[in-house]
Amino acid sequence: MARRTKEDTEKTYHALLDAATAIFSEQGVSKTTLNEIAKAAGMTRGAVYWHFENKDAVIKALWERNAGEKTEGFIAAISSLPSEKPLEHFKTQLKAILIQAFTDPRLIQSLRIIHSSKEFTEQESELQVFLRGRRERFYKAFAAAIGSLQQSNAINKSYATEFVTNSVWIFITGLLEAQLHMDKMDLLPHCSDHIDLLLKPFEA
Amino acid sequence: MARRTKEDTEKTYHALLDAATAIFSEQGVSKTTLNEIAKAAGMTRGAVYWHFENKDAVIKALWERNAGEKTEGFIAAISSLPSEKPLEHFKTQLKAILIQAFTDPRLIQSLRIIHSSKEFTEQESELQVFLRGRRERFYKAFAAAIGSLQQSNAINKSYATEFVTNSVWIFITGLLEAQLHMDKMDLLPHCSDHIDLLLKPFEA
DNA sequence: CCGTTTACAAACATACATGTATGTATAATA
DNA sequence: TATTATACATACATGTATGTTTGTAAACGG
Repeated sequence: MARRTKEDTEKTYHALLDAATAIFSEQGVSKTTLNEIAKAAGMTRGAVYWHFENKDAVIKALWERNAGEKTEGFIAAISSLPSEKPLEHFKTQLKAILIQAFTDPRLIQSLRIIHSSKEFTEQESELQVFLRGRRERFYKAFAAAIGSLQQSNAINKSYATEFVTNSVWIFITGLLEAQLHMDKMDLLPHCSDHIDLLLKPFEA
Repeated sequence: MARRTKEDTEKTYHALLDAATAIFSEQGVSKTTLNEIAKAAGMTRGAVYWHFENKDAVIKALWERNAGEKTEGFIAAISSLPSEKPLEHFKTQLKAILIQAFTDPRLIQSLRIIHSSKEFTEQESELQVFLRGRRERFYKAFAAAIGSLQQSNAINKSYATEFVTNSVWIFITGLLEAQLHMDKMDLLPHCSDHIDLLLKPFEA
């Protein structure tokens, strides 16, 4: 094929990421080849290797494109809680992003993909380092928010911050995991109730 | 090599499963080859293919050997709750198996392995069907136990059984997932506290 | 004691994904 | 307009996992 205009180039880039998002999430990462992705985007592997270094780079790129802003927005939102009704604000944000995670197809697919890329390996790949970094960013944001909520007496100080943070973390993790792997379980309708109940014991 | 006695055969079988357990859990399933497993057990791929049909069959076998009895025991234990203090019994069993899941190396490794084999694929493999079956067995056992606890008024009837079951399921799932993926997070010490807090809102 | 089956090892045949190198038409650009 | 860099396609070289087949020494059954 011939060289395309810059807009065409952008289009192929996104077409590749779209195809990767769809196929990775359907077939699993390790079982799909870069050729399948290229073909699904109407390209060849040449295009893939032009835009990305390898399969891991594709995953990293699609995560940032599909979920980057949303997760960063959430982190920002819980990083600066308002002084009036901070707990309500925290809950609202949490519910909002979970509902997104359960309804936005792109986000769902991306979660499946990074979940499927979490395989352990002695030599941690660059992708795994990246994903672990994201997890830690999330965890620290939660910890900071919980600490702030305790400072402002919105939640009980008698529990260690780490304990509360872990409680929340465990629940979020489990919620996503359950939703991804138990098809019959549609947690969206009662998602909000679960969050309320989760935080209730800690409220001041 | 030559033919061995029946005990030797059993030994190779277990040596293969031991090696598979160790290597799969360290390197991830998709990135380890049957040859690595065979070599680690002092054998060749011939031995692997003699004892197992393929990689999936190895995983299935190692799960049943490493975790089969334990999980079945747990399911049996929560399936018949005593009439006196059933909730205490349920909690005790739950804590016991979680502590096992956090301390027994074999169980930890096996959990990592099946977690790493959960990649989606349009055509569900036989292994995936098997694993899904196990999950559903677990879920149903939980649901039955929760229902029974509600019948005996040990936990509040005002919550739907499914809601409580999902709450527990989500928490267990999250607990295991968090423990497996966040090295820095050692949840064992406060595991019991988490369970207590999880069930507190539902107690009658 | 001998034939048969067992429990593997070794060799082979196949497939296939990856990475890389090369070719090339065209858009950008000077 | 001539040149260069771009955005791929194509071809190739390589590695490597898998499944299968064949060989074989010893254990087991008769």
